[in-house]
Amino acid sequence: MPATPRRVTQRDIARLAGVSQATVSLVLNNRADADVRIAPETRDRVLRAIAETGYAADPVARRLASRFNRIIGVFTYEPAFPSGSRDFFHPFLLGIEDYAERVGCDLLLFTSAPVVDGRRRIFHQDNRLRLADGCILLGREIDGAELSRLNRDGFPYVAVGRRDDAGGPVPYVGADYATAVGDLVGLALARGHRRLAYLNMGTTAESSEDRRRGFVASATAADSARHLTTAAQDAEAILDDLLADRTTVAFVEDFATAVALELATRRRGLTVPGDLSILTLGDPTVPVPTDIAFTGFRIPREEMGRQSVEVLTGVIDGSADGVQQRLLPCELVEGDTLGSP
Amino acid sequence: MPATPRRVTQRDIARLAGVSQATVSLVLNNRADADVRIAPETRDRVLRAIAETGYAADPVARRLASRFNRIIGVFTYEPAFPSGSRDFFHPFLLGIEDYAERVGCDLLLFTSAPVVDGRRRIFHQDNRLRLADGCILLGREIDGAELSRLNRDGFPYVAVGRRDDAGGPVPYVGADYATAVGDLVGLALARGHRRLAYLNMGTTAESSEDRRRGFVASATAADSARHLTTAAQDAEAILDDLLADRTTVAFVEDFATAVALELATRRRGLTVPGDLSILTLGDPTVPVPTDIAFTGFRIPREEMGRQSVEVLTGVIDGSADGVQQRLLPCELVEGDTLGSP
DNA sequence: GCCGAAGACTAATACGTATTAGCATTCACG
DNA sequence: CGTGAATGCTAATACGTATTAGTCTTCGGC
Repeated sequence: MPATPRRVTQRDIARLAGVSQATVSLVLNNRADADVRIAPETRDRVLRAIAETGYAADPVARRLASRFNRIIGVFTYEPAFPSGSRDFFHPFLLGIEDYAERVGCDLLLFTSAPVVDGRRRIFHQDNRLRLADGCILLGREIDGAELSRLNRDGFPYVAVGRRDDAGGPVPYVGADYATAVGDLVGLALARGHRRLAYLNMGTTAESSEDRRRGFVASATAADSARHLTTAAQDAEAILDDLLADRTTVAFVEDFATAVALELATRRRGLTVPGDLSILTLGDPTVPVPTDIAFTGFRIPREEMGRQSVEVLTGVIDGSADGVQQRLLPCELVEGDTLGSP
Repeated sequence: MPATPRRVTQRDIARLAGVSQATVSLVLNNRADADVRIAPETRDRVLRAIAETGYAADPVARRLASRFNRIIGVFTYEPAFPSGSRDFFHPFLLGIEDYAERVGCDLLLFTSAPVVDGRRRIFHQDNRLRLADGCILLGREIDGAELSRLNRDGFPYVAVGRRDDAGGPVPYVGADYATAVGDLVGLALARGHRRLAYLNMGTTAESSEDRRRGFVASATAADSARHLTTAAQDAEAILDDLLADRTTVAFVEDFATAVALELATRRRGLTVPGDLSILTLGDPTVPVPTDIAFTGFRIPREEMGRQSVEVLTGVIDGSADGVQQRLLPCELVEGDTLGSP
């Protein structure tokens, strides 16, 4: 058995059909410009030879010669198929795959990117980004320096989730957290709540920032709108604090914290939303077992995935004009955890 | 702003360092063979130029020139991130990603493959398989004709799950269903069961075949070992049949059927495993809500994914000798659904 | 019968890298 | 000081495709 039977090339087809390699290429690409014509019988001969041999163009050579690959890179700062946050990331990938399939692109997962300091790096020794025509960045926190580098290099990319400027505006498809949180605040005010508390996770990611901004912008009307940082605090302590301040509704950034808080409230013989309303600000990022139907909103993750591919293809083929930044609306979810004070 | 600032190439580096393009390539590849030497100072000059410009080799050109890409293709007959069977496929992908990362390979998902007759096709118009060095095939049913074609083309591939020959032996990493089912039969016999029934789904996939084979091989000792095809039958009818035959233990191929059967049994006022033992033969392929801890076995999916990459890389670089076929043992799960008759 | 214009192709080259044969130059040694 | 070997590098070419400039036929029209 020969090690590698050498693949069929255009040259082989050309020889079989008695034409030049260039002709084969022209036939394959269906070129019919004014200055390029192929006689129907010649075309047929070539096509027949192709069918006989089962020839398939080498996508690599094609990419080198022309400009594009029809490969979309997907860079995930965490593993793409994580066990922990898989339920959170999954919808993005689903949307990405869906749209990629629709536009006939393959997806390249940069699993080769090495992990340094607990995080994958886009740029490293043997950078392979250019294998793809462009790249989708997926991840809770994205390194600003790497974004800058992408901008400088002029490499087409799109971030999933809003990002601050990094050596220039960053193309993104994000969720409009500010508006969503603002709407929730409006809802709470309409129900008569006046003492609101915002429980943040203490991270500086843009997604957190946007939520906080939305809260602040809409909550100024309330008698009391407070910020608490909950990271590393236990639910009991948080609850004490809320009750002491006569808070009637808590906006909880971290889903797991919301679950813990609800549990703590019940354990103390109080009810949700009777004694305290609890609102969540997006889907859980790590699996948290709960039967509670929280009032809050849903991040349009699948649609974000889809549109990120759409935006990226636009950037790649240059059909997109200007900086591409989209914020998609979140869907409000009426659960059982918002009552009246 | 220039549309595309033209990427930095080895030629640019060469000019900067005052050497030839070939030298740059040699430095980059750290070549230090007997007949290739670069003076340390030259090497330094080149490396400095590379650092200055932020040069990164174009993987496409590299692939064209040399042999390999460090790209592993993943062909899923269903969408890679399915909503329905995601929980079933996920572990395979997890293992694949894990091992790919370890060996520094990227993963290419062939989302561009068009769906014909409700199933994706590997071979089609604009075949892009060759972008990858080799390919992992994932899917419940894989088209034999396409496997034959892969064999004929000599394209490196591995199937996840055992496959019958297709124009030659098929490299695979599968689960040893026959042994696992055989062990379950042994367990049932040891507990005193003598009237066993095997409920199959009516599919012809190899994975189903193997399970049946395992049952038949080990169940011949029993007084009564029957086969029933359950596809399109409701659980009530199946239960009637089992009870009429005084069956004491049912081996159920399809997880959902097992759940339905258990429910039907309880509804009739009988108990599992008191009146009927129910054994499952692998993890659910579609999400089925149930709290029952079935006795059965677990498919080593993550490990199958990992080893499929391992096998594939061996096939690609030629270090694997002979046909690569592996069957991994399944882990028996002692649940609550096997009793004594 | 000559000219211009289609028409149907091919030769040549580019894409960016890897590899190999081979060319200078220096060096060791008898 | 002449010879062979070692050293350090470059020229040339291959990889398979896409594109463009250009060549060689026809053929219509006058």
